[in-house]
Amino acid sequence: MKSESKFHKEVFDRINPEKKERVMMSAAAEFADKGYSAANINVIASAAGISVGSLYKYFESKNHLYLFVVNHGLELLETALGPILNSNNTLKEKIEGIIEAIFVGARRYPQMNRLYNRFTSEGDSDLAKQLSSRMETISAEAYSSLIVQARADGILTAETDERILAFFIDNLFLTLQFSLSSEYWKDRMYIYLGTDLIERDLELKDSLLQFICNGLGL
Amino acid sequence: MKSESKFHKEVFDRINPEKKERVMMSAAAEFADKGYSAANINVIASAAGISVGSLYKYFESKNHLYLFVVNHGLELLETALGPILNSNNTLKEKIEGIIEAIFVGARRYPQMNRLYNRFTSEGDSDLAKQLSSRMETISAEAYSSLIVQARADGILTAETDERILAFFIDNLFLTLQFSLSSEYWKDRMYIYLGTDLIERDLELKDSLLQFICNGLGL
Amino acid sequence: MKSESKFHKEVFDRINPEKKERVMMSAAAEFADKGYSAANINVIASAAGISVGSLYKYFESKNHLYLFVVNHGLELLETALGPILNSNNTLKEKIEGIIEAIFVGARRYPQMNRLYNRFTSEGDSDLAKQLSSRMETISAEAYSSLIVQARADGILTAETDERILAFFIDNLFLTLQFSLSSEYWKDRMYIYLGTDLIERDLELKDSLLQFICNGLGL
Amino acid sequence: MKSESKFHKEVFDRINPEKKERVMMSAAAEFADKGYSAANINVIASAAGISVGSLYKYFESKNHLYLFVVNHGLELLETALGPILNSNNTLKEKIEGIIEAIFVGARRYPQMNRLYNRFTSEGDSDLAKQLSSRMETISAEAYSSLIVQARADGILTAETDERILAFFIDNLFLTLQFSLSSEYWKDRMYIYLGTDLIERDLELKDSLLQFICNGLGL
DNA sequence: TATGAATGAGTGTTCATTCAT
DNA sequence: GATGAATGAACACTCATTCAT
Repeated sequence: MKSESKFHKEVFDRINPEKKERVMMSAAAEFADKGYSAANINVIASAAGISVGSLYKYFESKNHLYLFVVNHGLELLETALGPILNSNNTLKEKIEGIIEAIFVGARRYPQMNRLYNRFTSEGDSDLAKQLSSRMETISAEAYSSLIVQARADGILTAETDERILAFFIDNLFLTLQFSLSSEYWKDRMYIYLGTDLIERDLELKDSLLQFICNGLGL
Repeated sequence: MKSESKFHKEVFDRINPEKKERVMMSAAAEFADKGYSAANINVIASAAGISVGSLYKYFESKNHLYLFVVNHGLELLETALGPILNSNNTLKEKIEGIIEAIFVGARRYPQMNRLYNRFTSEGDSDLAKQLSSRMETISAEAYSSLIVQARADGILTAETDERILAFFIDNLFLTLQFSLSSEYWKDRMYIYLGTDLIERDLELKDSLLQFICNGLGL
Repeated sequence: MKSESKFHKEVFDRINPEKKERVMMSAAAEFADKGYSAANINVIASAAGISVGSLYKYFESKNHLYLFVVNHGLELLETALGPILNSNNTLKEKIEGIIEAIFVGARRYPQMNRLYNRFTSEGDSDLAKQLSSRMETISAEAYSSLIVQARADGILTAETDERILAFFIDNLFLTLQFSLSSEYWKDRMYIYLGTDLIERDLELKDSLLQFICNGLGL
Repeated sequence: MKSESKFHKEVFDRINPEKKERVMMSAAAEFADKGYSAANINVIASAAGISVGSLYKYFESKNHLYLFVVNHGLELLETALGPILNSNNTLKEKIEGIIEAIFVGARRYPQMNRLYNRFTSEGDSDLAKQLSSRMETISAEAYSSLIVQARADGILTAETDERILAFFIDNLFLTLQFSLSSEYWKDRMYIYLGTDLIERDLELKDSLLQFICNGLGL
């Protein structure tokens, strides 16, 4: 049930895939670095090695380009999450898998993560709303149903509403994701964990897994 | 250990306190609504009922004004947290108190919260770094020492590093804070909790307290 | 003494006549609607169902296309006028015929009329001058000679220079033409005549004929 | 019953009158020369010796500036016409006065006349409609009432509806006005009258007066 | 011949900052 | 101290024109 959202013009689908990639990367980098307002369309174009004119042949406006890139980032996320959630693993294994995926994603697509972070704090623009309304639905439902299943299987004792639990867990995931990629969040993590801890990924992963399992009464 | 940061000029301390308040509120509202780049200095001035010229008598630049307001917001936060952390209550009561304070703060200073949210995703500007470096220190240490103390008292069994635990807990606090005040986070919470749940503050508070206590093995 | 002006390239004469027509109509419509500067070549091409590339194979530039279309419109006008002026009718009948032709033309080629109107107020562009210099010559001479003839026949008493009279008469014709097709002129006519009068073509025609004949002392 | 239209911002009324004049003249010249679309705001500003920023402090947009200037031109026209129409002169004398005023106006405000000419052929823009709806009302009514009065006084025998007659007369006035100021119309007049005639203002004025009087059966 | 993607100079408009009053 | 008019660099977006296929 992939999203049908189309933030780009037809032409963009027909161009050289390598160029397409360059455009997306340049745009993601610029928006992630400067935020929506401060991002410069001309910078994006020249970083992608194309003309502004072309950019506007591909996207109707700065806004559309922005939404396209954010949307693309979200799709990457969903793609990474899908297999984990749909596997036959236990709840604990799934949570472990997600944590692992967050670490991998943070290294693989650092600017997509930063971009996503910025997006969450830019609540304006009507078009942005279109995105946000469909955005978390997938993980929200996925997490919730994981918990429902676990309860049914008798492995989960917490009486709390499963949607609330899913909410807390995703909060922990999201903050981890941001902490691994965004400037401020990274600094903040350093303050908490100290510079020595930051390298010890393993301890952080285990601790989070443990914390969540405890939280769920698992 | 109050911050010595001075983001404003001397004059600003000498003007009519009521006007001072108006300037801060206007600035906070504008920055919270539009983000740093899109915020308009002239709008802030006229909303505060003063001239741009005056604003530049009080602050060196847009950047300084921004940092001043963010800093002020952070001080409000710290002020609210202090008494709770320094009380004689048990760890659980303190956590409960903080959750309560987040709810109260979200209602009392909605735009300060939104402003803080925006700030966390705007990693540019050298000056901004000055702020962030001292920002979380207080709560980081406070939370950590809470846990150290609890462990010493034998009420806390989790073996995890206390700084990691403090980090997770603050992550939950921060996401709660944003979820109660910022556009995107609010929408996201609706998706998780459903519109019916959102009104039931009590259940949310209790659940979070329970979740954290479980996480700590309390 | 047909004009030798060639505003198009050779190729344009060799293409499918139907396509040719489409190009001219699209161009006329766009130029009439938006005026020269605001008209969009790409819009014209796609409205005509051809590529921009082709359009530039047919015409050297936007300017040439514009002049071509205006020129074409003028030729249509001349074509309509010719038979009337060269008939054996009396002066009064000829004037009546022209008025009638203006009404017919306004309905048949509304955008050509609007285009002509726009052209009369766009005095820039060197190329445009080429057109205007030959433009009115035909009707100017035709009208003048009509009057000379009438005077010779003793039916016209006005002593005024025939070229001046021809000028006044054409002024009345031109304003009628514009009033029947162009936005502003139409509105203006409504203001003068009221909405009730506008439908009574007959009265307007008769009145104009009468007014001109009186003016000529006919 | 002066128009209340406000196409400029308050500030524009408070600035140095000499600067105000410069702005209006520059804008009128640019719009008259190039038409609305091709006119360049930056050119207007620098011709007026001010910054673009200032121009936008005085007017909301290019459109508003345009309408302001056109409106101003119309007011000049009305101002010139008023005394003539309200005098105690005979109908013939009034017509003579108007013709004279057109000649004077064409010399005094050539670009206002060209601007007005352009405006009549630019029927787009919603804002433009606001203007046109009130535009001709004054002269329309003034001319009509002149004729009604003349008929009442028994000096006018034509049976035609007075509004139609007023319409024809204004058509002759308008074409004269344009012919004395606008590129194309001027060229066209040369074609009709020859270069020798153009200097003989007197003959042209007398002829027009005569032609109109004849048309009215005066 | 036909196409339509690519170009990039050009334009309307905004806004942080300055400074004369 | 306070004002708010003035500045002009910067930026989103357009469109006539070219040219590789």
